Amino acid sequence: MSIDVGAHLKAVRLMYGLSQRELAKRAGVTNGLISLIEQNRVSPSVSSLTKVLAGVPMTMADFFTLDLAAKRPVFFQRDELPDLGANGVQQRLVGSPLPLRSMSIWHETYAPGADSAERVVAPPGERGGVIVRGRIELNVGGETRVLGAGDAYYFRNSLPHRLRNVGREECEMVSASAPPPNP
Amino acid sequence: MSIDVGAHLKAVRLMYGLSQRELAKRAGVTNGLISLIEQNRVSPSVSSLTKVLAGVPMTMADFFTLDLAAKRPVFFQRDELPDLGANGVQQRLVGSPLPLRSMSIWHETYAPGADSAERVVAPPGERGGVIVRGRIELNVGGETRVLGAGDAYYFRNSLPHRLRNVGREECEMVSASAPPPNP
DNA sequence: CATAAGTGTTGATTATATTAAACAGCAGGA
DNA sequence: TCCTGCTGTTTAATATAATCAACACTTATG
Repeated sequence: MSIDVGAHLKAVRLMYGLSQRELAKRAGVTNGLISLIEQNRVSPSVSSLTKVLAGVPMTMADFFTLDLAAKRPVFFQRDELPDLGANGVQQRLVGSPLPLRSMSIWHETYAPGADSAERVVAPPGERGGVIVRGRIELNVGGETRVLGAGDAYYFRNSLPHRLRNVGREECEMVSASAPPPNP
Repeated sequence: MSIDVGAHLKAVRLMYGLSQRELAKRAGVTNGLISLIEQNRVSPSVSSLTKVLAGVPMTMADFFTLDLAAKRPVFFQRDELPDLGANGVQQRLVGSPLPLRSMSIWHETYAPGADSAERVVAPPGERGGVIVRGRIELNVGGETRVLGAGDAYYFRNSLPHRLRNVGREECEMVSASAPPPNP
């Protein structure tokens, strides 16, 4: 039995917080093609899928090795969590990156000086979290606060927001994001 | 810089001693298509290439990881082994760093307090090893044991697992992991 | 309410993969 | 020599992938 190329591509794309048009632009294909592939209405050529994956980026080998159909485990240990962060932000996704999850939970670690400004995963929805260790500066919709261990936040993802570790120590937090109540 | 699909297909086909027509018949495609693919005059669709490979048989994942199977050395000196470890774990891979290999063998050294860092996407398969020196705490699927020199372990890679050196001395082990046996 | 920018989807057109069938070549045998 | 059966290749017809441009929808802004 062959893998579900469409579901895989969608999962991979959402893992990286990309829209169809963003990915299409990076990959040098049209957004319509990505839509059709994700719906399994076409079977892309190897060259096309290679181009598309290069926009993520991901190799064909990794793409076909990913096993999304595997039974989802219940318990997750720290080092099994995939790190999707960048720029000094370690951003570990709790659980497998299936698109059908009702929410995403993250275990994040911000190095001193780390800044989320560039790479915020911002699909429409809401987002909240609790600071576990260290301090972090959070700006939401123009309002800025510095939060410490035990503090928390919750806001709509559509608001412009930015997380910065302005201290000298790492900041660790657990956050979650969910799509709007009625999909 | 994608892999050479045509050359790969031809190599795989000849490895199994199949003619283009034999493979085509098994795969349910025409011999002409295989000829064109092998000459890189077309870029097959994912569905077509999947069908073709099913005639070998071979999975897409294996096909696209076949890349570095070129000239593989036989002997390795200690300092040649690439260290892929982190967090106090020295994890030296025996042999070339990528498939197509039937298994991976590791020479690992856990510093006191070291904690294993599993790969993000753990391929399905099995894993085992033998402790050579020191002691290590192994947790597999919620069950924890402390293993010493001469002890060993073996488990399915899909189970959550974690290795920690909870002692005061280094722990050295040799381990191996392999994909599930082909049907 | 109107506008703009964002999302994913879709129909018609164009480009390309795939088929079906014929081709040229090579080997061994009557 | 002409078979018979195999190899891989090629051409024209057809099926399908990929594009382009528009659509409907949501969210934010004036």
